Amino acid sequence: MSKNLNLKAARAAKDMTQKDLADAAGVTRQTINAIELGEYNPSVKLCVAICRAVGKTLNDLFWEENSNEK
Amino acid sequence: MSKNLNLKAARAAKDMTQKDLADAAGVTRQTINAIELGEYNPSVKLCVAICRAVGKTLNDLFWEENSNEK
DNA sequence: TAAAAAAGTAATATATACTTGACAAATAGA
DNA sequence: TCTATTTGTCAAGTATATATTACTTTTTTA
Repeated sequence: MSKNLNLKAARAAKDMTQKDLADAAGVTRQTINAIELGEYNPSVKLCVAICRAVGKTLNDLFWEENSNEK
Repeated sequence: MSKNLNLKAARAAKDMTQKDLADAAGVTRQTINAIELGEYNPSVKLCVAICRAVGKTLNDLFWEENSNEK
């Protein structure tokens, strides 16, 4: 897994801290941090919650062209 | 969680069985079945693998308008 | 209408997402 | 430069996605 810079950028564009986004998405700060760093493979429901919090779609933030593994 | 009829339809459009899709996505038939029935909250990587297998995007298959819970 | 294939279901086991709490490192603001 | 905020990290615990095996029910097809 690689870093999710799209998410980091979308969060920055909304001027939200990791804590802010975590609260909005209903998870902990550590979970958001791990997702941005590419250490977790989040559930799609969490992805949707994150997308809604930062005003983006799944394709915007989680559709990378090169990721084949499960 | 509710049924994923978009996925079921996309699979049917490709004339794939749950087993076919499972093989293409690298998971078991039961996992695909559970996802279509809305019993699992799949990882985003698995969602991407499924999307690629049926020629759809994340927004096509996993972006429901009404899903607020994590 | 019978057999075959596909889909649904269930139990047990394992891997990992996610939590909690705590602390260190980095960044930003006074 | 000092302080507060934000981010990164780690260890231990809980919840759940996914695997495996096996069986039943439904659908397809010959």
